[in-house]
Amino acid sequence: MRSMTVPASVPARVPVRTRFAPSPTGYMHIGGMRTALFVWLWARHNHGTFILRIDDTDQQRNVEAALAPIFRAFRWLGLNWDEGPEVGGAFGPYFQSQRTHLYTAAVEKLIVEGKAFRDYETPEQVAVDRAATEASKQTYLNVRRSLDLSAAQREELDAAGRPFVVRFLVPRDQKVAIDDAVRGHVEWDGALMPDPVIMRSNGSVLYNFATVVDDAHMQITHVIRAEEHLTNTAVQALLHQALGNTLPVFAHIPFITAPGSTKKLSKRDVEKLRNSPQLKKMFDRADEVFPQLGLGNSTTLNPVMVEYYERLGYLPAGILNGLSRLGWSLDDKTEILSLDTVIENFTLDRIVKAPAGYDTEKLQSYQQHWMNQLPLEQKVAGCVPFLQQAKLIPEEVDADVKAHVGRVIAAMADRLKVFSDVLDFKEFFVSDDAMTFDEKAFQQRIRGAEEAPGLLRLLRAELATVEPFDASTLDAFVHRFVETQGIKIGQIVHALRIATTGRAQGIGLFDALSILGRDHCLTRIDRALAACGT
RNA sequence: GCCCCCAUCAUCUAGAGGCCCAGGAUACAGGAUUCUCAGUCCUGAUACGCGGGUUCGAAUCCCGCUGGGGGUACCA
Repeated sequence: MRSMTVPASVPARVPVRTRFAPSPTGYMHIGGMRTALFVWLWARHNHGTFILRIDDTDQQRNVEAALAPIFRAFRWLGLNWDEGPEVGGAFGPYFQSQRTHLYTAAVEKLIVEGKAFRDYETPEQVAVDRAATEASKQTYLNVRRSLDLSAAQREELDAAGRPFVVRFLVPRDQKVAIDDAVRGHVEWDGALMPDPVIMRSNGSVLYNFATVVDDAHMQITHVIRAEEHLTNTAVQALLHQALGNTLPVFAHIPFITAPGSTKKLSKRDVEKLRNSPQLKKMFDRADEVFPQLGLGNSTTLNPVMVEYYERLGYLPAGILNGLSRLGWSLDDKTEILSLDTVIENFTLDRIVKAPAGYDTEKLQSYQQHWMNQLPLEQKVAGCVPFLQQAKLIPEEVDADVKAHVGRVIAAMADRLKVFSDVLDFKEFFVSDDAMTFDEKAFQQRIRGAEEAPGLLRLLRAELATVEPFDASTLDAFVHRFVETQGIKIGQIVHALRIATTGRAQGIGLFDALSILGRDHCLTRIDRALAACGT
């Protein structure tokens, strides 16, 4: 065997060019987003170029609609692309469906040079060959019968309209090796590789081939993609060699697995894992929030989709922090990372080799951190659209409404983890009549608690005259009340909270009272007392 | 079947021969604080898959095993 090896990956050339090539599936996968982020990061770290290329060789009808969520996700997270759809660039078009002339030319070139051949084998024959090798525990290699055809025979077949595919002729006496930036040296034996089909009988080209042509044409320096493509790389490296291209640097990053699983996170998996402890929370939240926003439920938007997070009011900073830490780390301590910090420190050699489990709990904690960093005005700005969408505040937000929202959010403090959490505090946005009492809590602490209604009535009378009606005054007032009555604070505080807000837990009680204002508090207490039948 | 990849706490990870009877974070448990919840602050439990080497010394290097995963398409 000749031990000719494809030249090892070239050292990084100065102008780094990376690409992400999604297919228009109608949603942006969170795992794909993580891959895209790494690709983007490497370009930004090197002050290079990040290219978005649309892999639409499937020829779907509605590419545009299927693409919208993908662009939306990139824009939401702030991952801009330097070349690609809508922004153009010198190496376009950026839709593979519009690049067929490049592919056919490359196929022609390979055929002419004897590096690819028309294969007239019928699918049935191929299946028979395959079954035979499998039975003998051998690696399947296609039988190159079409190579023995004479020119005359070939003409005859063509005249008869016999369909053919084009196969790349794998040099079976050669080994292929790459020096993967995250995996190191990986090697395959050409003798064990079947000749891959590069062009279908209908004339369209296959992914593996289109990628090679495009990566070369677009002068991609670093092919960063998920691990599942590692095996493809053998063929692609050979193809690059045959086409006379410089081999890009490959970096195969681990894929992310479904929470509590060792398998690749896929849309279908998630449906199956709907009841896993971690994901159940995510699904339940979707079912709780999305209907209020008129966005369907967890069937329409689930946690594998980037849009799920956007629509729930996660922060790009939180998602980006979480995604960055999935298979990459800065050092042994730093967990909280801004995008700028990641850009500055992102290197391929710090990418972990093992698959990373998608940890939504940890994502949550990053999100929490970044939400807490936000100044009040930004929290308000983030929450307002959710309140509007849920029709809890008017379309026109005047200064009063804004101030009211501000007070609620300030009082919520770190109870606000994602913007849509504000919807859990409806009691501050609905009319006194529309507010609902939590039945269980009401029963336990008001109707069923002997002293409660009486105490509430007493307190209500005094509440009518407390001045000023602000949190600290109310705080002092209630404590005084407790003392005078000779009761424990717990005997009145719970009843008061439930009477005025309808719920057993929430923001600080005195904040709640002062935000609601005296009139609403009194009306609500009256409602509660009436509901006791006293 | 064949080819390839991977292997540290429940999870994300640090660790590139002595700094490690393994560090951080999340989650979990207990305690403190408070009107509830959330948070915060302490405290705690939990990991180098197994077996051989190499070495004065191995989580770190080598081999084997086991386990997990990916690819094996006229899918991407």
